[in-house]
Amino acid sequence: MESLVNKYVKRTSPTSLVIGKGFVPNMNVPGKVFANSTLEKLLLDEASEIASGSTGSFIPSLAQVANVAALPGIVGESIAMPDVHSGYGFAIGNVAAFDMDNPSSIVSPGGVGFDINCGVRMLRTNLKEEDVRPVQEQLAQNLFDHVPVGVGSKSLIGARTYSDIDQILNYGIDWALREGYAWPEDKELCEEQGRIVKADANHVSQKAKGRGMSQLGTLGAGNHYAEVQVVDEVFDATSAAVLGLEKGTVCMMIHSGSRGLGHQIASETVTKMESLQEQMGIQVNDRQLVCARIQSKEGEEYLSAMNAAANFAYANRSIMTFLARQAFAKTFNATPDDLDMNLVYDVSHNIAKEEMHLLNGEVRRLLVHRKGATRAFGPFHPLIPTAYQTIGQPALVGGTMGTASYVLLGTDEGMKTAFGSTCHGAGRALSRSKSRAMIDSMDVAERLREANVSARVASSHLLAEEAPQSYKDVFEVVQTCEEAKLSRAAVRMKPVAVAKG
DNA sequence: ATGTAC
Repeated sequence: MESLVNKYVKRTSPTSLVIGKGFVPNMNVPGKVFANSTLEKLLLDEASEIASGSTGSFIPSLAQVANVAALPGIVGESIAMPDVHSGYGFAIGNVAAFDMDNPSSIVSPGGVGFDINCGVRMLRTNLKEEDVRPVQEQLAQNLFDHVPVGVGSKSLIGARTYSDIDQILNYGIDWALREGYAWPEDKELCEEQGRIVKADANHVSQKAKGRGMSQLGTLGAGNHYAEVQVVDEVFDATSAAVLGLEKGTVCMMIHSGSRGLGHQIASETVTKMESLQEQMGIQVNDRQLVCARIQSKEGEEYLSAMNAAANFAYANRSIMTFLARQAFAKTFNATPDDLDMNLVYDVSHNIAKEEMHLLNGEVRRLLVHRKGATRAFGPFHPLIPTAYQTIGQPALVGGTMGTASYVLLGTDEGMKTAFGSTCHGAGRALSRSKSRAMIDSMDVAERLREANVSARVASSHLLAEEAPQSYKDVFEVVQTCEEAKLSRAAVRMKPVAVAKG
């Protein structure tokens, strides 16, 4: 691996590396990794660790990005964001676009992720830091009490029947609006307006629907969280004003996705596509890159089930927004309306989308897989909300427990170099098992106290798994995106109170 | 990420 890296992986700018054809067999396009020298070192360490043979079937992210470049119908480059790390098939942080008018192009569930439409929603308030400090412990507790968290947590609210689930799968946020869980103005501030039209509940199994029924309006576990934050640095005052944010503004982020429902769809699709892979005649470098042609029955069915799961995730984040608004109302003895708890935005960072892009001077219809990557279209793109036309699409980037989060904004340059994409978070640096072995949960809890963060966590081993030391430095990631002009930073937030699985 | 395994 090391000699291959020396031969094929070259630095092309202070923020990018190219992975030349030949690094793995059958590459149709080169790979590109956005990384500064600090992040590059992490990637090379990961690659050399594999060479030492201690990690079983684990494939380092550089090789995963290259294997994706060998998939049929890929255009441009297989692109990795600065927070890239190894995932199932595709790396987490991989962006890959396939020409939808090329009959051999594929869609792969591993390019979307098991948590379909995992994403981040951000709300703001009219509260200031001094309002929240005296009550931050109560607020953390109220959030923890109102929003079901943890593995196997059950829904408090929402669907009662399979018919409800079908409507959620087909209508997304529009179901939540009709049922009174969302505010009308929330809709415009979600990517896709909170509802993907090409969704079909008929392509979602009863088993997946059953899992969704008991999990609607639940946060989940792992790196999912509901976090109260305070804006602590404004990089661009004009854009911040457009977003309704200023230094000291109290806001909150909800990071969650489609729960067991999306996971069930992904697992079933992987199994089905694996059994058909040979007869479909598609060669892949890694079993986990199992896929189907976009234009095949299997491809179309997966995309309509994936879109249905995306709609479930929009409804899920909407219900948790309802619950979080209630938690604030209780804490501050005011209505959510009094507190101006409006959406800033809602983004997806695990999805494949049909989009039009300019490629070599031609407009092309592409299926853009973004797995652990956020769409960040430049200013005046028609799919950006009216209010944000002048500033570009907001990309919401969550840090790790006790560290900063950011609102980034899409750029024209990112449209050209990354299909309008930027990073999604810090990106893991240590596996969960390594984190548990190396990091003491009590130590993490102590550090959170020192940082004046009130935390409520459903399971204690999560503290080690989700410790900042388990992740890359989000600052390096955001800085690299900025220097590479994939996005620019509008504001930074620090955490005040967090509820996690 | 995940009723963390068929």
